[in-house]
Amino acid sequence: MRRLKVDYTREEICDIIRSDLIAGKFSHNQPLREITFAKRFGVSRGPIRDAFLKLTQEGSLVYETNRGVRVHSVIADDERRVMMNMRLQLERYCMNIYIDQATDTDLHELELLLERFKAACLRDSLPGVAESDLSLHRHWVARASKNLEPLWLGLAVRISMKYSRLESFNESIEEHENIVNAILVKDKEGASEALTLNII
Amino acid sequence: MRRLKVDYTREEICDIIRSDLIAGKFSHNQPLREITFAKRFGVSRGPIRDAFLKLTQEGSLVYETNRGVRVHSVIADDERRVMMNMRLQLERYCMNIYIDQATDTDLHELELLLERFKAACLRDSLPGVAESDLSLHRHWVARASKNLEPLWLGLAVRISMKYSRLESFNESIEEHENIVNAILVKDKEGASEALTLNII
DNA sequence: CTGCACAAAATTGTTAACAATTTGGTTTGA
DNA sequence: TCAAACCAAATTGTTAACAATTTTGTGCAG
Repeated sequence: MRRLKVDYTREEICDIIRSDLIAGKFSHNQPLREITFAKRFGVSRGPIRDAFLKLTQEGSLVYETNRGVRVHSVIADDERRVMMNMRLQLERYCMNIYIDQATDTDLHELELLLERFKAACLRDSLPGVAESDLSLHRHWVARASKNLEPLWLGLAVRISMKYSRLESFNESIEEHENIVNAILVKDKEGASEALTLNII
Repeated sequence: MRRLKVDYTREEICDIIRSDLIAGKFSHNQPLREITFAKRFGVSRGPIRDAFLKLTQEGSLVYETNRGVRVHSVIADDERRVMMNMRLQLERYCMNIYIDQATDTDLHELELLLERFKAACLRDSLPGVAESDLSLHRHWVARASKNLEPLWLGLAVRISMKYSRLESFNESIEEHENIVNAILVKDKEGASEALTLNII
């Protein structure tokens, strides 16, 4: 349990719990208690409720009245397929926008995010890989559309939660390098293809 | 401002505000104040915050730190197109499941919802049409998958918010009748086509 | 030993008070 | 006149206490 800062914002709390969920730190259907997280982050239950509610809406937690939240159960394969298609559709659209609009600063940040991802893969750190993978994809989505970002986030988190445990990191590095390289030379077609291979 | 019941659950509060949003009772970018809704529903600010947060995550409200929420601005046409495609993909999948699994009770409820929708159209009541349209579609989505329902809801609400003001109700009745009739005879292909015509 | 009733503990739901921040208007000084 | 500083009002953020609900454990009757 990390407790680095004194004050967390609601957004930060939400992001931290989310990456723990993606990294598989909790088991499916495990209930999460407000008081536990309140102590961990050194805040009262209010902000924790907010974060839980947000993650519930995103789809990674399940909420039941008077019974709190629990980690979502494993998603069925056919639903997962539908969500992957939706995510792909959404992310391809965002990537095209990103390629058109990205500034040099953006592209520099993109390269940094790729390096961070590769480092996590080489360290063989599952939490690190999960988190940096999400950050990398989130980068071009967020730049392309603040409107679509929350929608994408819900899909991406939900999809990641099952298979994150058994990926081969090496081919994952190559897949992401292909995406980023295509973006850098503004090859929309290539980026789209590389993305498809990565997600499906 | 309706205030019928004494105690509202968070879910109910959320649903009521959502239908107001779809019905266009608030203007774009209008800020919504916690205290206003707290008084309206006769509760404290806590549950209202919860509802606001949920609607923010769904995408109909926008939240800014220390500045509260405001109604989302109009969505751009190309983003709207992407969302409509995603919604269509999702809803078609759900409809196939629904056709396979629906019980007689379900189908009876379906017909009731259609009647309610038609009545609202004939009354020419925009809030009524918006609400019953959403309820009708939500019916088959919710029955098909509790997992996908929140995702669908966010898409549907967001999409409805722009054009709900200028629809022709008559052709809308026919479109929905076509969908429901196809469902009743378990014609997946036909239902899918009718749905496509309705959404796009 | 099992099932039921009932109390105790744990947990979530709600509220009101207070703290921190933003907003709007007024004064002040050049 | 204009702009900066400042104060007051409005609003959101956080907390702790209490209420309501669910869960857990215990004793008792059969």
